[in-house]
Amino acid sequence: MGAPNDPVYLRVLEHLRERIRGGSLPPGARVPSRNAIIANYGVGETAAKHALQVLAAEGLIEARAGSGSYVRRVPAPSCLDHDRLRFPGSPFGLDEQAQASGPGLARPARRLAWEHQTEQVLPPPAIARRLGLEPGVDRVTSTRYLLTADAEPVQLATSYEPGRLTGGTPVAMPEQGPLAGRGVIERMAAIGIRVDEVVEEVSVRPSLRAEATTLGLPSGAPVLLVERLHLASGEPVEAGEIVVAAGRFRLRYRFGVPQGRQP
Amino acid sequence: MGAPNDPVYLRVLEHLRERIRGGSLPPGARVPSRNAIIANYGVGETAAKHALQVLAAEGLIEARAGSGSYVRRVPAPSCLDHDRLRFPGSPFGLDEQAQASGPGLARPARRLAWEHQTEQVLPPPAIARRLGLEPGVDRVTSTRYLLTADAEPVQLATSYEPGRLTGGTPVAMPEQGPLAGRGVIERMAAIGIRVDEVVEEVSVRPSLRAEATTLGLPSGAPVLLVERLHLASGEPVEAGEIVVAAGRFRLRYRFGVPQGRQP
DNA sequence: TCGAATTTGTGCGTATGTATC
DNA sequence: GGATACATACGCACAAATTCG
Repeated sequence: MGAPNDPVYLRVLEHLRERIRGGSLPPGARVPSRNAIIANYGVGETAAKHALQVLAAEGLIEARAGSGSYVRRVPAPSCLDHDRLRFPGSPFGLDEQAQASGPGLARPARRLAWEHQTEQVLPPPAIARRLGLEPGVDRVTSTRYLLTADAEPVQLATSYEPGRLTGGTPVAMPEQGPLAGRGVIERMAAIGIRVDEVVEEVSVRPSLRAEATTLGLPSGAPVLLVERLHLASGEPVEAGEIVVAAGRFRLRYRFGVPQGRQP
Repeated sequence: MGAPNDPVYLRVLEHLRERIRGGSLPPGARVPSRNAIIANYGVGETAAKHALQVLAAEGLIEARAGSGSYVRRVPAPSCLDHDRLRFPGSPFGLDEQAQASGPGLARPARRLAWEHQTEQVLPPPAIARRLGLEPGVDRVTSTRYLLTADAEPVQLATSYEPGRLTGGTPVAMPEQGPLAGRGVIERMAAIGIRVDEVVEEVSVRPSLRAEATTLGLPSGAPVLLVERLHLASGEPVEAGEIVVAAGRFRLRYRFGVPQGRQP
């Protein structure tokens, strides 16, 4: 490993990466400083700088000016749980699970809180297309949510429902009325719409400036994007976008297996 | 936007980002070169270099030495489809869907091929823990898969099954015998094990060197990692790891909603 | 076919500002 | 206040790949 022809900074980068993965540099540990790298590896300042920069961009270390660079604490002890077995109609199909998977790591449950804000708007073109609406004509009920755990921002979500479906009904405002906070499926059922299919697409992209600010991330850090669609008889009745910091969380999907299908 | 106190390179970076997002620099277009940026924005070489570097790290542009930097073509036209409605027992719960979502974009289906390789090994500690095995003692059947589409590497997967369960049975080798390629659930059913639950955890991390090489990615580019577990009556019977390039694919999950649960 | 110009990748040194300890 | 460390910034140099006359 480490061909002699490799760029100098790669030698440093990969050695540090291995030490982090292997545990020789445990989470929270201080990574060698720029000057230490220059001395220890016999490289120039540029190479040392570049190696640390890349590690930071990858989310493996966190640099604090004046102090040093530190190995990021475990990438994802937190799990956003999508459990269709237990919560077929949960608000966003994503619930935080406080328990850690490792033994003896059970942390106290965190205090969760939702902020939300609903308005009637013309949907962005991408949403209009997903909902099968005419762009620039049909209006939607848009609700923006911010989930915080212990006052720390965790999850950003936006839900869009065609005004044509819920307008004038008791469930027009997702977070008001008798079914506030009960989730799309229950609310739709209350007005006679049977949601029978949910599709979620998971992708990764660099965070937008606004998202990074709201979630307390460095601008451009990767986020997990879940684009969700609720369908009733093939007709889209709700579209949602969920954004979480990719480095801090993982998504857990859980399925039951229908029995009696294999002959 | 663009506070006068902002770092110089951020001005360049954000201007280019906006032009890319806004379409003024469409996919495939050439991004201004280092020298062009120096001239147009009146900044130094370092700032120009840094801005391009960050855009490349975010996956928005692709730099070709000697030629220039170009806006990356659409981030994720390809969809790895996990469709529990239609394929409850598909080999990896992930099937490629050739059709694009946009209208008129139906591309010809791609030729898919699996390579695989099975061996008996002591599992890595993380896998042993997930399977509830004693580390360093119990052996597993490990099968490595590489999925290619039109000879282009797409998906890397590793499956682990406790030797204790399948050893000596007709389905000990996943890709041999009567049920080759039929998936975990069917194969387990053949030896009397009823898989009744599947858990998948989705996370993002920088690619390891080996993965990057196999998948044809720049080292450290983000990958989507799916850690899967098949369970029978709460007992883990198979663990799998699936790795795909985060920038090139998205995962699609599809669920049916059980009816008659809302009173 | 060759060579010149361009562009990125990598590398060096140096300097200033600012946060932390 | 002083030492340390990172962030940003300038400039210069060379190698390798690409493009094009």
